[in-house]
Amino acid sequence: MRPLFHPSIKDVTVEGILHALSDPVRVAIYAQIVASACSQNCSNFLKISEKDIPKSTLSHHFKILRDAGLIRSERRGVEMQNASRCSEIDARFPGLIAAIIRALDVQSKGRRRPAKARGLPAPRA
Amino acid sequence: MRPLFHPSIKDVTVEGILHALSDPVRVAIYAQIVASACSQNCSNFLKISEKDIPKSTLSHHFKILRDAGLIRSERRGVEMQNASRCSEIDARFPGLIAAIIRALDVQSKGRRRPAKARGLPAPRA
DNA sequence: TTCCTTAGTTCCGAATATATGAACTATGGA
DNA sequence: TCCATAGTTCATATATTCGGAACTAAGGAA
Repeated sequence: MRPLFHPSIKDVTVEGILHALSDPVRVAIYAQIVASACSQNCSNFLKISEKDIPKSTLSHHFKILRDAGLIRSERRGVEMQNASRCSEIDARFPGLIAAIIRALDVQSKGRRRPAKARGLPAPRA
Repeated sequence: MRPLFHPSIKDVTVEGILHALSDPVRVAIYAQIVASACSQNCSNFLKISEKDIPKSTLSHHFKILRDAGLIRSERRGVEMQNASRCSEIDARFPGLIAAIIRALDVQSKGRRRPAKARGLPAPRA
């Protein structure tokens, strides 16, 4: 199995990031990875949407997030550990990820009860 | 010809915005509309990319920007005037559009000489 | 070792989305 | 009325995405 590709941060594009996050399932996965302190394996997300996501589709979503430079995946034993590349992205495009996560939060609050804090890291500054 | 559809601001989604702006041509069009004080007609953008964009494709891109809630288009005589819905979007998702435009600016500066001002109209406000 | 289980990836065909030439519509002007 | 201009719509070729089936890689048990 060929090793996983991770783009250099300088090759990361805004369009690529926006494309990766323009899918509801992927943006939900990404938001959860960003929000959690520790790495997440892929199978944690089989039930992130209404209906179960087939694992081939999930694998495809993770590949797109990886190729966009949003996450870093490495095998840890039999699982894959997925961590966000937030700080790298933020160094290159300051505030971009935070603004998107905040917008998602606004959107989900509009749909549900107005949970005040949901375990998200505070926006820098 | 059926009248153009513009979503209510409350129906605008983050995913829709990100999808609309995940295409290099569309995001370039949108950035230019945001940057300009006055409305822009569609044909201004026939040459926004390396090669000329067919007008049916351009029409399609404008439709996607419209459907995402990013722009408002209205016929003025024989042309279409396209204006950004920036302030509405910003009221709903504060800072989102600004962060994306800033990221694009960082990206384009990285690709070219670091000219401080590049003839773009100053951001409003 | 060999076999089993778990976690993901890859392959490939089906479903969906995008791009574009051609035809059409709407408006303004000669 | 006829023409030119600016966009839209239609039809279809191309490209992406989805998802089942087969495959790969690692760990554990015996």
